[in-house]
Amino acid sequence: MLEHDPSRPLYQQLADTLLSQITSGQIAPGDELPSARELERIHGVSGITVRRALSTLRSQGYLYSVPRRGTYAVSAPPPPPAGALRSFSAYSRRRGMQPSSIVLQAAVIPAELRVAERLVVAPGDPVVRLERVRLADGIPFCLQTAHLPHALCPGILSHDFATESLYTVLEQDYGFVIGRQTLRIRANLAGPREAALLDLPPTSCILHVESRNSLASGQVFEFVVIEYRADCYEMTIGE
Amino acid sequence: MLEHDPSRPLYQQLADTLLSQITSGQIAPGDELPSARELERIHGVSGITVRRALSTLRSQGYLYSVPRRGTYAVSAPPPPPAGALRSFSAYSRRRGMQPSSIVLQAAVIPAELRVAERLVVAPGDPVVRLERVRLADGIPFCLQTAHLPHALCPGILSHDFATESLYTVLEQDYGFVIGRQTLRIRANLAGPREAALLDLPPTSCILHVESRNSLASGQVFEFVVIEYRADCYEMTIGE
DNA sequence: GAGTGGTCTAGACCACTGG
DNA sequence: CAGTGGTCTAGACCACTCC
Repeated sequence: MLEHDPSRPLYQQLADTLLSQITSGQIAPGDELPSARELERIHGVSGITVRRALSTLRSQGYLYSVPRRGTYAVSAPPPPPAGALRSFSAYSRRRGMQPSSIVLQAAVIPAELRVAERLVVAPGDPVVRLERVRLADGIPFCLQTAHLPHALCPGILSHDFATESLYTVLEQDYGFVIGRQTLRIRANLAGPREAALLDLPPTSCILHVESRNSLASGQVFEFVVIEYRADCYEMTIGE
Repeated sequence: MLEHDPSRPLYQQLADTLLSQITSGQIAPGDELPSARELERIHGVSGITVRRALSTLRSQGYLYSVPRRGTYAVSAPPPPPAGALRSFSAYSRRRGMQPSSIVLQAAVIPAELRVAERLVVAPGDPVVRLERVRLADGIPFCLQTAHLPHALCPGILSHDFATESLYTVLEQDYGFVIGRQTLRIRANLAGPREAALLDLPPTSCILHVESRNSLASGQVFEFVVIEYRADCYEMTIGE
């Protein structure tokens, strides 16, 4: 029976409960879950709440449902979301290079329209803007601009992101559990600012990536734009 | 007022209606939508149906909601999701463009080393190589080179891929069930051959995508290289 | 105080599966 | 025929914004 903790929606609490039963092995891979009506009874919530929790876990790949048959835990839970974008630090270390950063801006500013839309906050809401040139073995590699709702990570700018990893801080200090990301990818010619910051000759190519990143709960926590030097980066997705 | 067409759920019909209002400009970018309760009244459906439709469009990036304020159309709607895995034909039709193709090569050839590795066949094994310029409304859009193990699709070259969709043939005639894909993405400057085929000026950018595609069973069935004109393509991953 | 999005309840019908 | 997932309704409360 779930307590009604007003701080978090019931359907999220139920999704968490079910997910922990799956990851702990209490519900084994391939197992059939209790029916929706049983879950209502077991947890003392209404049908729509159960369905919303199941729908969340389905969209994250932990469950699948067969109409008129039942709902099952998948046999192979999905891998954690893709690598290269997650942590630049981890990416470069895996290639045997030393990561470093130059912080161009680290500030709390009012959200401009485009950012507010992507972060699902109101325009003008306080947003952390963190703009960094990322280097590998001292060579400029990409220009990365992250935006996070300040309400989700108050006081985060007390960290020094020239040396610390944003994701490490978010996971360790703020308890974030990273979920899905949605990418938009383009190829651009480098503008003068990017060319200067990335130490590129004119008419160079840039791999332009925008990513909207969500927590496991579905809450959008970051909108980040990355401009990669095309001559030293290749993105891998899937695997 | 929506008819109750039993063939499709109400919330999908409502989402379609709203989406068409957005893409047609009837609801302009940045506009506020009618409130949830108004939408109930306008379309004669219940609140949960409205919310489900809005939730769908939100997760696809067409809308965002600010609690206690309202729901708004985003200022720049996202391109339709497109991964290389999806058929080019489907991609362009969804954008309201007429797809066509110029076949540069359609042949069974011995696998060269790089292709053999990706397809998990022995070098020299017979491989279908299908190289096409894909056009949307007559404008060159990308240069696509697909490789498939000939053993998986014997006789496939009897189809005319200037007009037919490779994926439609694979699914309908060979019973393929498409599974995962692994992508590698780069930004390149166009070489002289690509520039000529894609009708590009010199020093243009190319979005270079390699995709290794598997059946639901895990069997690798295709290795495809696509060179996109950067000025008319943007890739979306994740949804 | 009227209106908003977000959450939640208690119930209902449908088309279908499986014993 | 009992049970399932999928869909849908009519209503409710909350915390908050805008006027």
